[in-house]
Amino acid sequence: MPELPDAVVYRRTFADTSLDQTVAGVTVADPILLDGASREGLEDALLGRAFSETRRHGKHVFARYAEGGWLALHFGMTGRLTAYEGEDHPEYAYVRIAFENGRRLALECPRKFARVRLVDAPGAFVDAKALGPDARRASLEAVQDRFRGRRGTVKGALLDQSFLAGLGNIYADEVLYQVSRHPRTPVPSLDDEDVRAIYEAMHDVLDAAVAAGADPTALPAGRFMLPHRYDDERCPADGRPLETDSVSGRTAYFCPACQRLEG
DNA sequence: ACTGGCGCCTGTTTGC
DNA sequence: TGCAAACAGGCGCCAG
Repeated sequence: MPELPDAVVYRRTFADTSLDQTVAGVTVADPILLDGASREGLEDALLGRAFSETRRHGKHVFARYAEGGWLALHFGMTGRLTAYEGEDHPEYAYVRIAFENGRRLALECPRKFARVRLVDAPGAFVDAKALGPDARRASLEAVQDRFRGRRGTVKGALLDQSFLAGLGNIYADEVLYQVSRHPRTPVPSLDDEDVRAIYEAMHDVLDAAVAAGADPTALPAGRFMLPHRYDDERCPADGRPLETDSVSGRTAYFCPACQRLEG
């Protein structure tokens, strides 16, 4: 599930559960989720420490456990962070952290695409990964500037994490629905005012998604396309069937009548 | 610089 | 009903 709104929710879950609580146990049920760290390395870093601060950039969540030491979480396609108590952990909880107060955090990921890393600092990690500015925090001017130097399709741009960090397949589709633009719209055909509309729609969609608890089916169905993608597959504005097309390697949903390709 | 295809993984849905 | 294929809210790598 995990795009920017999910990462917002998971950062809150992490902070609400863990801050200032001593780590009493670290369990790695499948080390494939670890990138650049070992079971022992993760345990040695965290055991007896406490997280003091959390941050988010795009789809990544960070938690500081020491001076110059941060845990970095990425959720892949099926990852999620769950707080629980007791010995019974969720089924696909491949990485688990237990705290002295009995609270526990589980990184679940049935498809095992989530990744756990130890990094020096969030900013250094973002630079090393060449991530673009966070989609919710970038200024209008910065976004317009980036669009000016870009070719290809608008959906390809919105999905590119080095262009803007945070949007994934479904929220990119929703942003383009909100601005009545076909996902294959060439970026060079967009002017600064078009990009302003995209910028404002991006904030509108992301804010609404966060308010909906990062559940796309919980967005207001009268105004947003995503609830219909999982329901009647019809455009909420005109009732026409939504179409799909493969754009930048992902399935795009759009309304062929409302979303124009040119002009 | 950007696109398309593949692989990574596995659970769920779809189609014969 | 049974089984295989397709698909999936991501991303890194490759070739063109």
